[in-house]
Amino acid sequence: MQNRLTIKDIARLSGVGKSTVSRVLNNESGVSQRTRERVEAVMDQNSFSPSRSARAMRGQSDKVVAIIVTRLDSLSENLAVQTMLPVFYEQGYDPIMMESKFSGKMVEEHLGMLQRRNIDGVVLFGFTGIDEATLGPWQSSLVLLARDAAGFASVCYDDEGAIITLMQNLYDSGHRHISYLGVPHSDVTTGQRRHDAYLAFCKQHALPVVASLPGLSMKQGYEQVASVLTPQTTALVCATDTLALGASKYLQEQRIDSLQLASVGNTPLMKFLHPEIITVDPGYADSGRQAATQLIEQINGRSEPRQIIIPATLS
Amino acid sequence: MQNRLTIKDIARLSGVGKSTVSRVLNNESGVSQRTRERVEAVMDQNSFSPSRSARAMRGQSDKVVAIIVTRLDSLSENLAVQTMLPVFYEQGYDPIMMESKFSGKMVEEHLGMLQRRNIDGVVLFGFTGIDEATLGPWQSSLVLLARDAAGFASVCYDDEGAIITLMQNLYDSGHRHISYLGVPHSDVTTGQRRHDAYLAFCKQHALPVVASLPGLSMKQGYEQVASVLTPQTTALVCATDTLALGASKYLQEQRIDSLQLASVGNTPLMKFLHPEIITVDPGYADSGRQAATQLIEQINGRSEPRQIIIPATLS
DNA sequence: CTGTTAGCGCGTTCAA
DNA sequence: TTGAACGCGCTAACAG
Repeated sequence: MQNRLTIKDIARLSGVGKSTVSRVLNNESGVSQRTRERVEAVMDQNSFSPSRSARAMRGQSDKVVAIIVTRLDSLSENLAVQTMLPVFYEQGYDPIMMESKFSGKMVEEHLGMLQRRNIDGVVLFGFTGIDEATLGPWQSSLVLLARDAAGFASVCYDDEGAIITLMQNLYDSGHRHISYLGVPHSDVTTGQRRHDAYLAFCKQHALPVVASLPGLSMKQGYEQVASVLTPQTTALVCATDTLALGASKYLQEQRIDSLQLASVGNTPLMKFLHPEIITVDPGYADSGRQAATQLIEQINGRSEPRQIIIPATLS
Repeated sequence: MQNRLTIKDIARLSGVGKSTVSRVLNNESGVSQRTRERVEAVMDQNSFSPSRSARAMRGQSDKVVAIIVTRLDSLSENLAVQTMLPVFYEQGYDPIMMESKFSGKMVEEHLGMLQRRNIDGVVLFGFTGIDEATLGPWQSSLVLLARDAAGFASVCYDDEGAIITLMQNLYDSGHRHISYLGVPHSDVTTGQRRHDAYLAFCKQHALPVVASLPGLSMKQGYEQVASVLTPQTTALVCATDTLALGASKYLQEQRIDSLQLASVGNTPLMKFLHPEIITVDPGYADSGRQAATQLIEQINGRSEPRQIIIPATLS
């Protein structure tokens, strides 16, 4: 790169001292209006921008954050990431991306890198198997997504509300035999909470319970859907849209089209392939925005870690 | 963060001068074996790692690269990104992600940010509408993916080879009426080159040409597939798996199952939903690895910009 | 082979 | 309200 100019140059060009330029740069008080304007003029006249590394070295922040997704090709996480990127850019933060692949060990490694790198903050997409102890040092500069943990900021989906919304909707349409395809309880949010909500609804309305919790892959939905179908079944609720995709494939192959499907998750792919499926949007887009905003506020010391719950909406 | 130690501390602790520590750090010659070992011992005894910002300021590189994808939720680009991340990590580079959304203007903005940020290099997923002029300053530190441009390093897919492979495969299975669903020529690679390959094959083997070039969305595949079906048609080649997904949905709805589908693209989603479709893998995974490797070599001055073509393989 | 010295671009005193 | 001087952690040029 060509030798860019420094605050020294700006100072010389506008006939002031370095520190005055520094003050203008950081919007500090104690500079006369006239001087400030003059310096600012020179600055954008030469489209000056201060060296990030130099500021970083002076203890200021580097303005870099990390986003650790479980998988780059997760449809839902993509939606969240898409909304947080603009927030970060706008505030001058560079987001670096990492993939955990649901491995606690990878998360540890990545966090290690980030710590050495002296990064400002992290958005971590949670999953079962994260050791909360390893997150310790990040308590004040980490936002957990889709999972919560004591003492950490988090943005969660309303698992219970999402399932209840679906169930109520089906119930109101006259369905009385609603099966459930979900995720094992080892996954607290997507697994246990959603399943519990299903069970609670069934109990409250005296509906028969027919459920299976195979996992969260399409393949598992495909293979296990048969096990929750009884002759009376008229509707099926899936804990995730991925499971629903797997289930539909099976139903399509078996030419079963009398079943009303419903699922949590509102990805474009799903909407296109199966518009007939009733879905609730857990608020992926919102969650990204909120997580980014919360993280920035924490970094700036304008907010304590807090837990945010995104409301689910029928879509 | 807590106050970490500096080379000065390491120097003191191991009883040498700062510059000796610096030399050891950078694997420079001119340090006796004994001294080197002693310093290294002290270093990892205190798990020392040098301040990146300080090195960056000293003209060294910051070790940050950017990956500009068209869309975060592109299935194919995801595959490529997944393989390049590990390469970057391994070499100590932090990859920051950006999304262009197929907008030349966004690319410009992003590159502007990156230039101010004094970044080391960029992997740019190409698309129609990128103004090559704006890429000028990056000539030596940019790798273009899925597109080529004179003077720039690029990693491209073998568009022609991919289509020919599919066509030949279908031809060998006895198909003589093969339709084509593709992308307009405004897109040079996915659009023109693949279509041209189809036309060439048809001409060479005296096959009838039935083609339409609606675009690259699923919806367009869904809506346009009917227009390329004749009573004689026994096979359909799609330029991308996204188009193929759209087409299959239509065919499924119409209960047409006598048609052999084939497409370029080998994403897991496709493999699961439609294993019956013949696909060629354009080498997404390879392309990511190669792009990352090439970029790093360029940054280190160990390679000139060069054009790499990834071979397509039947999968 | 090794230590000393001098900056890099910026923020932060401290006088003026 | 301003500027001069100093130091951050590191590399580079120069002595020894």
